[in-house]
Amino acid sequence: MINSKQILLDHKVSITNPRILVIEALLENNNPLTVDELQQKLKNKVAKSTLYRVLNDLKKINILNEFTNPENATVVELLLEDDSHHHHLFCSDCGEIIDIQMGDEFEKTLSKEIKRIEKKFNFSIEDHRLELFGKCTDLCENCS
Amino acid sequence: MINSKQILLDHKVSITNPRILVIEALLENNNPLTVDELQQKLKNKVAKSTLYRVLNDLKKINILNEFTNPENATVVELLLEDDSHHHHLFCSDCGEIIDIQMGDEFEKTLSKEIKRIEKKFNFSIEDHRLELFGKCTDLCENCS
DNA sequence: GAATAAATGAGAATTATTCTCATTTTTTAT
DNA sequence: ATAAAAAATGAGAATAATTCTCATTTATTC
Repeated sequence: MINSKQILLDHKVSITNPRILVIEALLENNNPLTVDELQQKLKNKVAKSTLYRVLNDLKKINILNEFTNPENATVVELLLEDDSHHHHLFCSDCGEIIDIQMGDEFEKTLSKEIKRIEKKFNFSIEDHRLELFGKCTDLCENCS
Repeated sequence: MINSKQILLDHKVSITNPRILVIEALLENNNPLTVDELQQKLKNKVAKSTLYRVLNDLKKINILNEFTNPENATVVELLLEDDSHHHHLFCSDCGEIIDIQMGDEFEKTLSKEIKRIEKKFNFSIEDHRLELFGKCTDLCENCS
């Protein structure tokens, strides 16, 4: 089990309660959370201003991935060393966001395309993101 | 040349000056614009509240694509019938956003992967988005 | 062209995020 | 372990992006 204090130690940032609480709230979820959901989970335990500050701290040490859901709300997830490259699947019914891995063939074909795009636009491409949008057809409490 | 009035007529929404101005500002650019950039282009000609309202109107009739850039600022672009499926390339130096087409092989491989993901997560996937991040190595005024 | 319906402009309200600063907690050096 | 120094926190003010309100203007309908 991953230790939140160790994560902070490893990145040479001081170990404080709000940081531990935020990291633990994020570790509890396998999938990304909106800032709002994260706030709920931490209700009363971490001040709003501190939450945003801690999220910025985690971004600075490169262990936080931040993006937006289709409603443009900010979403965050921890990126730990052992996490491998992944993408996201969004349900427009219940708002759930799921981490997905694409197969090797896909990533290989994408790499080839990226090389073509780099030449065509005279760009140096450093990263990419794939987002899939749909509806989960499971019986989840939000999806009737 | 595409006519902004015709676009509004085709979608059965009333033809007003602000709508025409917004559509024309968007048509002038081949690439997406942040709301801020769009506001600049329309300076004084359309009220801020109206600009947002018009953007929402265009979203309702499905001719506006809205997403965020890596700084989480809202970006918009017109999606006309003859536009084909495309993705986006972001420059982290100058902030430019470029529309890109991926090759058939890529889209085919992606379709296969999507089918696999749909089964695995019991999802029905309706859309996808690919974003590439990098730096343009051209001599542009913003990129030193 | 008059009556009706819809859209606009200006600014107030709301929401998400950042900032300020006095206080508390953590770290460092002893 | 303790005192001094440095860093982080909480509460709420400030800011920025977006939506809302409502009186006025513009477009559509008949």
